[in-house]
Amino acid sequence: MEKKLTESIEDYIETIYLESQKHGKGVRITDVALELKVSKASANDAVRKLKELGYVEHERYGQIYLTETGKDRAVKVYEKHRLITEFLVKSLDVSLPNAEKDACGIEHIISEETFEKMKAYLDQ
Amino acid sequence: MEKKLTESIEDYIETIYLESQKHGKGVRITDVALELKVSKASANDAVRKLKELGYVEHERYGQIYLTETGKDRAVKVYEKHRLITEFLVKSLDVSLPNAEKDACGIEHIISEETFEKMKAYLDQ
DNA sequence: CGTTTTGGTTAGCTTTGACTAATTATATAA
DNA sequence: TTATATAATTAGTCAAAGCTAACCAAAACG
Repeated sequence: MEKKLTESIEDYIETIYLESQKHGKGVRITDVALELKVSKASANDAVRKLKELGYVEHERYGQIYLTETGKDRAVKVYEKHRLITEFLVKSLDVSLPNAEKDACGIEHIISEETFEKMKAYLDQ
Repeated sequence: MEKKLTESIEDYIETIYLESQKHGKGVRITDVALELKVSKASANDAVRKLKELGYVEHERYGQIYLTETGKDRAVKVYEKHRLITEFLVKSLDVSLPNAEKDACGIEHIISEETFEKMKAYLDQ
């Protein structure tokens, strides 16, 4: 069983993943800070934690890269996010911005069962 | 617009409401602590905060009573909880324990739009 | 090539929400 | 009515997650 991450750390890893996809390269502290609307100091703290957890590589003043484990982890978080958003839009006709916003919170707390059932609903 | 409460405070007010309904009388620090599985010290802190916010009445060593405002607030939180649980059960066939658990997290973060649409779904 | 701008880091502080341990009240029972 | 048990409070600690301000490194420009 995977170690549970805090919500905050899940957000950071997800953001690093999305930014690296977007630009096809390593990500900077500043990108993360801007994207999550936190100070660079906070982004820096989080990256240090992610490094300790073995999810990213990062050296002083350098770019941030996800490790294999980190990427696996990020993809899972992001897929959850995507799927919940889709569920809210398709099943309830929630507007995309609100669906995104809600998914962003729900992704961290939902049970495996509910998640699987949303998946099943969308697979029909 | 109502002042936003923290998730933790919403849980406390909801618990006080449910316990007072269950026994038809004032609630004790110990009841709250047991129900939420926190220490009595934590329950005590929370009750102090709720008192400062004007949501409960409580004097040293005494019972806790919701004020009118407190009760209104608690009912809203609880209704949200109930409705989300029902939505998960009826729309996705999630088991009651998981639906309860998920609702407990979702109730604090969901947008007004999504909530209204769940309500509409259940009203059909 | 030196200076300015941008980016990153560090130190130290704040808040929230929990905890334990020790203490003080109240209630119950011998 | 005194002793014991239960309940509540207080003081002090901790971790998470943010912040600002000050400082240091690297890059870009003139």
